[in-house]
Amino acid sequence: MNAKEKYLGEFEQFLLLSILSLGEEAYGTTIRQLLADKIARDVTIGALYTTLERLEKKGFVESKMGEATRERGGRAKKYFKVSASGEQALKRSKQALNTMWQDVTLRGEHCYE
Amino acid sequence: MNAKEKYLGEFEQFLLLSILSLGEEAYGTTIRQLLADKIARDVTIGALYTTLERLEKKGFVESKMGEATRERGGRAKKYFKVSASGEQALKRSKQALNTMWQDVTLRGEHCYE
DNA sequence: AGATTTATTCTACTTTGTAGTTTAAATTAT
DNA sequence: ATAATTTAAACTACAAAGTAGAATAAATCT
Repeated sequence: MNAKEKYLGEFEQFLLLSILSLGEEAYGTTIRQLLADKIARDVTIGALYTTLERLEKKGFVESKMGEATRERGGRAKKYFKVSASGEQALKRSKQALNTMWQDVTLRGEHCYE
Repeated sequence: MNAKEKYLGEFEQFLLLSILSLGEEAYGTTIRQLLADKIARDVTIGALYTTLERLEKKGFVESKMGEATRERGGRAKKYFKVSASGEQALKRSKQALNTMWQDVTLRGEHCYE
């Protein structure tokens, strides 16, 4: 089976969405921060990079090292962006989940009709 | 960390949704069939039961053996249903994903405004 | 040069996802 | 009554994804 046809894990989805959300400012620290802010998910930085690397190996994200900026200390940032096939994979995962939710209503939830 | 506070894997979500969707008729074979029909995901029966068992251990589903029916051969069915905490976990996962999608628009997709 | 800051890489382990084979319990045909 | 058939679950083993924590690197500042 082609890698492109596999589903993404949930954490992988979160990372892809974070990167898309952050645009030009997507790198380790900001991604981690966004996850903490938006969905209260605190992952260690190690967990993050491991998954990012796997996503890159599968071709779902691309990365490039940033220039050393003159305004601050610290190592260069590694910027990430979602590839076209990453977006496709994301879309597939979303659709599958939507389809599954379609005829399910949880107790205490409202029906949409 | 409490088990109830952890996120579900994506396949776990699919199983919970299948069970909810099937209502009184949720057991191994029908769940497998539903996954194949709805989202073209073909899992082996072994994969299915393994995950079902783990979900049960975590308290997200409950099971009971069905009566032997007089109308057909074959072993008794094991019926599954989603527990209250299973529903909660599902709701949390859905919300997290919704939040993450909120300010993301994929190429070629429509904005909702 | 040494301290500080910012950020990535490495290593190891746990949990989830997945397949394939085996076993079990019922009915049906001989 | 027993062997064949049907339906379905249990078991075993491995691959992939999720997670943590320490180590390392590359800048700037004093």
